Amino acid sequence: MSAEERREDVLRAAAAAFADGGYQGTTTQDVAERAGISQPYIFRLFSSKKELFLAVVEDCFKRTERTFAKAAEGLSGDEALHAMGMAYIELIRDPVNLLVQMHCFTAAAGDPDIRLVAQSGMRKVWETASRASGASDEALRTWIAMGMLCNMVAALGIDQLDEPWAKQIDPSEKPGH
Amino acid sequence: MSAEERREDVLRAAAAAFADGGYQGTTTQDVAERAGISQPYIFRLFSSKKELFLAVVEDCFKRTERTFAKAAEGLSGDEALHAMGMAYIELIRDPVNLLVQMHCFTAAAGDPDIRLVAQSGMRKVWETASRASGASDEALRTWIAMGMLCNMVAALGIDQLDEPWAKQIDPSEKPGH
DNA sequence: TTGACAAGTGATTGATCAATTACTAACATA
DNA sequence: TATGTTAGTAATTGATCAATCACTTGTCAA
Repeated sequence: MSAEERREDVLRAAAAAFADGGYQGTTTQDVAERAGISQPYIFRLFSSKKELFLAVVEDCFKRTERTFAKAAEGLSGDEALHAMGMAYIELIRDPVNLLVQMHCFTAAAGDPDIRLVAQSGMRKVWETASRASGASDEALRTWIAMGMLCNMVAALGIDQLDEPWAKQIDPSEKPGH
Repeated sequence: MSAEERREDVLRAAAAAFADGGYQGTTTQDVAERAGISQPYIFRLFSSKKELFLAVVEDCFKRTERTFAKAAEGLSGDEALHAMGMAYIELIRDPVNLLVQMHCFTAAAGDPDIRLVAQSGMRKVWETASRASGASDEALRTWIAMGMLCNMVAALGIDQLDEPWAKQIDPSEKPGH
């Protein structure tokens, strides 16, 4: 297998691993096993564990950007915002997308390198959504806030609780925003 | 020093340590040094690292609850919601409160024990805010979503960027919600 | 056929970690 | 003064981790 193909395999395996364990809680051994290669070979493809994590994070932000751009195609204003919202709910139904993003947020607080990548990723996502929808800052802010609430609800499994407060807090229960 | 006093010291030290490193990224040695005691003595006061973390998380949720209840005293409806919002922005200006909560969210995704404590904490916070404000589910949902957005913005240091998009996304820039 | 390069692994290293054990010192009470 | 209790530590343990190094195998061109 070519190094380039193998790199993408490792990237996928690492995304799943980091989603489960976070940056600190994931071992390069775990990534290697998921990718079906030896642990030292990770370091031929990525110079360090952190660089691997950053590559996973960048990939995740790019996927989010693409998802938004595609969902808003041909739409504008509230319609575009709503379409992107539904696309986001669908996107984070894959725990990998959800958890890589959330682990990125918390890891960013304690690591300047990760923080820079996270800031840049969020800026691009914001600008993509802003350009695609043309919505006001306030509407955009509320919309992205709903996304952050969806993250928390999904991470805590609140969306799988059969309790009144859980239905009330979960934005994806009433997808009309 | 009595064991009870020492326990509270360790709890404070652990909150600061876990805020910096997260659950996996914090060592009991680090907590011990911050508390000024030996590492084994941690395990006299808490039966395991996880139980220490859970105690820190519960403490953090209780502080949030108290903050909301106090801020909404004598108010109701939108006024109560607004007062609690301002109190929350003030609360998470202390990185410990912000980051313990966020690390709790991500750790909850990968650990059932932490998830239970996090769910219970969020439920109590939701019910406190609901009871204090009497606001509609939708208003409450938007309000708590803004809180989650504040978390992300603060964790990534976006509130300290001097860029247009940063001012636009940050809810604490326009605290009127 | 040889030689060079790319893909990939086994073995190891030095550091670090949560948790246990066995111990000491101070203080109280009878 | 003897005895029990509480606060606290030094030393250690077995496991684990990121990263390095030395090595092997396969492939393709000259």
